[in-house]
Amino acid sequence: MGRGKIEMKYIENTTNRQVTYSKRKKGILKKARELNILCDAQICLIMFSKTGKLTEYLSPSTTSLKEFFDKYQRETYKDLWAEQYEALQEELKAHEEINSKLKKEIRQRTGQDDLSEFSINEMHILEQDLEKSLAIVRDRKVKCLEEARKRLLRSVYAKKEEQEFFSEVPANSNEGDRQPYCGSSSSPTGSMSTDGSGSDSQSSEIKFHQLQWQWQ
Amino acid sequence: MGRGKIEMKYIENTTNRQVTYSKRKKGILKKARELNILCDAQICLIMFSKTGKLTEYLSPSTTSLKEFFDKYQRETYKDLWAEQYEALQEELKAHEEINSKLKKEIRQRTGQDDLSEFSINEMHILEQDLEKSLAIVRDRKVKCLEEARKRLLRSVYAKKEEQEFFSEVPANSNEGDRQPYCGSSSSPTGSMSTDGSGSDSQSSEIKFHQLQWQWQ
DNA sequence: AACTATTTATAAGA
DNA sequence: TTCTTATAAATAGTT
Repeated sequence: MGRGKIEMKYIENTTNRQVTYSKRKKGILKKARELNILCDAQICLIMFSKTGKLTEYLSPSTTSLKEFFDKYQRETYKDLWAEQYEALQEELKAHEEINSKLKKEIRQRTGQDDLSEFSINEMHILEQDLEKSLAIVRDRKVKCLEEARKRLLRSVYAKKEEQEFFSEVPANSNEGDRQPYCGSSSSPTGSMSTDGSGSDSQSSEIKFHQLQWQWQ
Repeated sequence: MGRGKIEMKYIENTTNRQVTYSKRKKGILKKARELNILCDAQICLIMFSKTGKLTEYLSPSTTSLKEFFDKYQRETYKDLWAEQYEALQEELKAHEEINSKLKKEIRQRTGQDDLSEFSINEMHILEQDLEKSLAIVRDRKVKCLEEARKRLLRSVYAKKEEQEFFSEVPANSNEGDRQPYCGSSSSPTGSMSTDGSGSDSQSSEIKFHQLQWQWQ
């Protein structure tokens, strides 16, 4: 549009280029304004001349640049976030599934769950598993008691030796066998309760309840 | 520019407005591209139609502006999404914790885990728990076997009655007691294996391994 | 910056 | 939506 058609390539002549930039910048700004008025479109137009001069247009309804950016962001980054979010949700779902399977497993092992969906064979196997577990625990308990006894004996001997020097500390000060731990590790973890109170069946009931809240 | 001059005001007619938006949008994009080529100007043009559809043009060399946008976006939207995201992550973490506790619980119950961190009292309680569970499973197994026997007897009687009419079907056609289910439900679910093969201790070992993959 | 011949954009119609 | 075309608008080159 002009006296002659121009080739669509960079204008080498500086003066010519600057004039063209000035004219066309004015033109595109007008176009932007018109598009906003005619169609109620929201427009953000930012231009930097080759020399770095900034010219911008923001459609009036676009209260602030921030608001405009927000809108832009929402459109562009929605998908990006949604993807991450969904991935996380799927992971969570998978965890929940494993969780419920584990809970069921425990319920079945502790006899809290209905076993009606088990075949006789499966029940037989479960019974054998429990027997095996029981044997392990019993064995371990016996060994633990023996160890505790040994430790107690060592302690008594040690006290006796001490008595030979100080004859003040009573020999049974470390008696009573209360809460002897079998290993060297710190405190019991896991869902097994840690209070270590009485060992009668009443206490066992309490343990059961303490365990239950965790998988309900 | 067109068949007639149009008044510079909002186009009420929707179709008309959409057509105009489409045409002028194309026009302004062309102008932006041309301005970039002719004068090496850096241009950012973002448009939202009235219906919210986004169209944008960023001149090729406009890397920094895009970076600016991206940075701005990240900053602004981080907060908005972070809340939801973090909540989800916490939930996930909680699940993972419960999960590992449950796994430990099962390992301890099945004797796979080291019990050295247990006190004698706690081992005693675990032993009692296991005894209790074993009693439940045994009781249930006995009941199940009885029921199966009853069903078998009923079946035999039914066959005998049939024989009186047809005397063809052998009375022991439903014998063998293979895989009788105790309840009316479909197939066993949960992590307990469902193949129901042999009930010797060898098979029990296989079950154990099948169970293990689930919590490792 | 103003002018103006031309090109370009586009409004209305098909 | 797209094409057509008459016409308005933009602008290249000139003054």
